[in-house]
Amino acid sequence: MGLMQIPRRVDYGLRAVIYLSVQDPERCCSITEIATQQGVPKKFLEKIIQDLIRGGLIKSKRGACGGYTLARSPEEISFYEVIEALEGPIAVNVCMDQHMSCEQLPRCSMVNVWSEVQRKVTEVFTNTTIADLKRKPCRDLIGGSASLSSAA
Amino acid sequence: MGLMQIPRRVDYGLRAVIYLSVQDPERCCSITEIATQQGVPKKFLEKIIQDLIRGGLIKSKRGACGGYTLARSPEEISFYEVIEALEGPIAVNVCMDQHMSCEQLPRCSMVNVWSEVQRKVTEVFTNTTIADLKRKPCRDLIGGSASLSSAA
DNA sequence: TTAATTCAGACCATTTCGGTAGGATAAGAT
DNA sequence: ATCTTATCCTACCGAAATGGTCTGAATTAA
Repeated sequence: MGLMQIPRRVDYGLRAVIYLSVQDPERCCSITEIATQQGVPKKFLEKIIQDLIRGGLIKSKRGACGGYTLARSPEEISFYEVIEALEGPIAVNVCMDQHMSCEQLPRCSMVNVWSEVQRKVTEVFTNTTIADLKRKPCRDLIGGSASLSSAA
Repeated sequence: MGLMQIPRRVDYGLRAVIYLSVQDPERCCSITEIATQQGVPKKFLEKIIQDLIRGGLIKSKRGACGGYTLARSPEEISFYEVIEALEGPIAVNVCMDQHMSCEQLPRCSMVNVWSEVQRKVTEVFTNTTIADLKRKPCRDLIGGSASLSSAA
C-alpha cells in the first residue's frame, strides 16, 4: 500500500539535514549524536550521510572531535537536492524499455500525464528549503493550506 | 533510480483500460487479444484485470466468447480510479510507525510537504479521464505544456 | 461434450529496502 | 609514539516487494 511512499533513506537523510540546520553551523555533530537525537539507526544513517556528502550538502571532518556540518546555509538547501542526492533524479514514469509505435499504443498519451505530475512534484520540492521547515508550526497534517510553495 | 516510478501493474492496467475504451463498448475483448495488442504478458495482465474488476472499472463475461468490457464510459473513469484499484490509495508519506514528540523532531514539518505533494498528484490524476487520453496527440514528451488538468 | 474463456491460487526468480558488521583511515590528546 | 575518537569503505544479510509463470477449476457458447 502506498503508491508514492517516501523511502526511509529520504526521511532519515532529511532529518539529519534538518537537525544540523538548527545547530551552531561551526560545531561538528557526530553520527552518534545525530542518530540518537533523531532516533535513527546509526550505521544506516552513516551510509545515508555519505551520499549527502557526495551530493555536496554536508561537510565532514575526520578524526577525534570530527563530525558533520551543513555545507551551505539552510536557505540554500532545497528538499529536492536532498532527495536527489539520496535517490537520484525524480522520475515519475514507467520504465521505457522498448519504444513502440506511437499510433497503436496509448503509451505516449500517458506520458503526458506522468510528466505533468513530475513537474508539479518537482516544483514543490525545489521551492521548499530546509530553512522553511524550521519555522513551520505543527498544524493539521492532512489537507493543509499548503502555503509552502510559491504556488504559481 | 527513480523515486516515484510507476509500477508495471499500473502501466499495464491503464493500457488495458485505454484499449477497451477505443473498442466497441458492447464487444467483449479476450485477455489474449488485449495482451497481444498491447504487448503485455498475458497471465500477468489477467491478474491485473481481476483487480480492475474488483474496483468496478471492468466487467467480465465468462465462458466461450467471453471477455472484458469497460464497466462505465471512458469519460467517467479517471486515472486515479485505475491507480487506486491497482495500488490502493495514493499515500505520499513516510511510514508513520512511531509517534514522536512534535517539538524535538522535524517530522511534523516534513509532513506538510508530503501532503502538499500528495494533494497535487491526486489532483492531476483525478482530473484526467480515460477519454481525455484518447484524443491526445503525441507531442513532445518532456516539459510539455501540461494542459491536461483544469490547473487551479 | 467440447472448446474457449475467465477465475483463483500457489509458486518463483530477481531486485529493492532497511539495516548490520568489521575494518581501514585520519586526526586530536596525552 | 600511541591511544582514543571519529569518519570512511565494503561486504553482507533477511525480509519484502516486484514482475511474472503455472496449474487447474468453473463457466458458457456452439
